[in-house]
Amino acid sequence: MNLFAEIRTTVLAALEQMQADGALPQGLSFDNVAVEPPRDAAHGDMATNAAMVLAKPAGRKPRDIAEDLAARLVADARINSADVAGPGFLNLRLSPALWQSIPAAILQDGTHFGRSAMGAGQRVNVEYVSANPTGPLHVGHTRGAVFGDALAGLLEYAGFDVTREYYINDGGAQVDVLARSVYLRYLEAHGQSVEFPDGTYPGDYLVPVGEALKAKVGDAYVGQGEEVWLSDVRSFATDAMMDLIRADLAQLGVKMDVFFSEKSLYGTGLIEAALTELESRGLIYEGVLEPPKGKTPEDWEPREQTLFKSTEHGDDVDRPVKKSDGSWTYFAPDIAYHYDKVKRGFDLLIDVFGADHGGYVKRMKAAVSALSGGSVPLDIKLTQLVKLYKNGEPFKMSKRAGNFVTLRDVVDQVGPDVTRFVMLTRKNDASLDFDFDKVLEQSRENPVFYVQYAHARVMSVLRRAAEAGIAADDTVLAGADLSKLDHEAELQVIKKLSEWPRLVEIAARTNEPHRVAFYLNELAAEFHGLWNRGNDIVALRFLQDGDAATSQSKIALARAVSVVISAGLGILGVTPAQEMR
RNA sequence: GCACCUGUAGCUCAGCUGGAUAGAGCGCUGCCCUCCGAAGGCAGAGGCCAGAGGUUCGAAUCCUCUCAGGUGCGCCA
Repeated sequence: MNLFAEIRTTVLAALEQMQADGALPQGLSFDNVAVEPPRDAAHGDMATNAAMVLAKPAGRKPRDIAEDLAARLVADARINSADVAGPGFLNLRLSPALWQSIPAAILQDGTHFGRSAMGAGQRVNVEYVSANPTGPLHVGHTRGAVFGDALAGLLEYAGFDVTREYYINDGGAQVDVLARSVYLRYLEAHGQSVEFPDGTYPGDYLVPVGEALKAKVGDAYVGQGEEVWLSDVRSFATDAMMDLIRADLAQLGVKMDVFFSEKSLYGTGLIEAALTELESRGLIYEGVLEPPKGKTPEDWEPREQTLFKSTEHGDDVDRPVKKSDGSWTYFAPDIAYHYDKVKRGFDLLIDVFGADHGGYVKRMKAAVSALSGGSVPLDIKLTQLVKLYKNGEPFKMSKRAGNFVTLRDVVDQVGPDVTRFVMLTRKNDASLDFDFDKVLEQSRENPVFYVQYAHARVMSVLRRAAEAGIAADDTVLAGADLSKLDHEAELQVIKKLSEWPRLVEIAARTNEPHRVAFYLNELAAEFHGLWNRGNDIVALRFLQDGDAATSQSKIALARAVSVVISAGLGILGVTPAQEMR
């Protein structure tokens, strides 16, 4: 139940009526007609810009259209008044009865209140994390994981059919490096003293992998050359790393639907097929790239390579798909992978990358645009850097990995719920300060606490209602006499609740789950405000001594707040608190 | 040199396919517990939305340029 959408429908109907009466010309587009909450609550409950956006095409003055429209809208029982203001805004005030129906609707729908049909069952593939299988996840991955997972949850809530996917980069040279590093740990497990040269992974997390390899193959690879062990150790090590990564993700509560292996693309003709597809569109050629200006690599020399004409699809320069020696660049399997996603029939693709992959956005979009003939949109969201602090000082140390802070370092200290919520208190393209102390602070300044506190307060009210013998399950509350909720402070909370379905659609349309986190903070603020008004005005307390009926109507409102908070936290993957301790 | 991101109150940040007098927290000033959890709330002060042009009924939002910070730039992934 999206009240704003309903009123917009009413406004559109009135506009069509005006057309029928000749007050507006035929053939107008109402696409830009919006019904929104006004910036200033003093202006009313909702505002529409209809008169202003239609004035020019209709050839009438905006205020005249607004007056006309107002006269028709007030005939609707749900609309108490419609006032023309400013350049042609129409400010609507809705009947209290309409507002009072909102908590009941929420209690009936539960956390489904706010679900939207806008996705219309379209299939969306959200690819996120996709960290190289060479070590544990670090903080940067953590933000990407949280963001991608919340986005996936948001889109599901908005009616999309979502697939959560992880692309395993197990086909490139970095897994050879991994294999050699594990081999060194394997030798170490056999009592040899080893050194880790530059370009290998010295982190402690490979120690158990080396031991596991020893347990599996004994001393079969000791003293042998790479040709004997590299291939086997590579897959052994990659499997071990993916187990590690899956465990890291599980700690955060992230569960992928699909793990897609880059290696699985090789030798199956998929890469060739993708390139053939591009070639058939005339987008593959042999050529020599210009050196990048201003920062030419030391060893630059012109070389002929097989190139993808990505400039035809919005990129700045064409991109190599084959190296000068004829082998694939990393980009080639990426193209094939996205080709596979297109062929799997997704209506929409979303990639979540770290900020350091910003340079690949245009070429990936170009590839998908070319491969799908422009029919499958690809949105790429970049998550910016996370700066860690502890006691106000930059924090860099890691126990496990040596040179970076891992997901586990973070989750072990603050827990998955706090990690997730805090990572969503910035929009994805702004960098994020994460202070280990502040995120655990129990104060207004900490949005995690503040939202959880509001939820816990509602739970406390329900417990006290039970102690007082007041029936307060959702069915009873939904049937309570909500016309008792007539105080301005109560209506204000209801109005914030009514924005939830609208917010879900905005957040889903823009692929911006952080909006959910900010909304929850605002809703919590409204609720805490009402709660404290109860200090001064006894009639605003949720529990009214000796008056079960009135108590139930008040509790219905509180419960509705907790339902929406639960729904919002559910999207973000955070568990609502039952009590604060 | 080029591309992408960022620039909004003293600080940290929101700001809805462009809408009315640009919002919140912290900090500052003054208030509110005999009362459902004060771990909270109310009120006040505080703005050249980096700068300059442009588009239009209307711009923090769209376009162009400039400045500042970050990230990246063939034969690594």
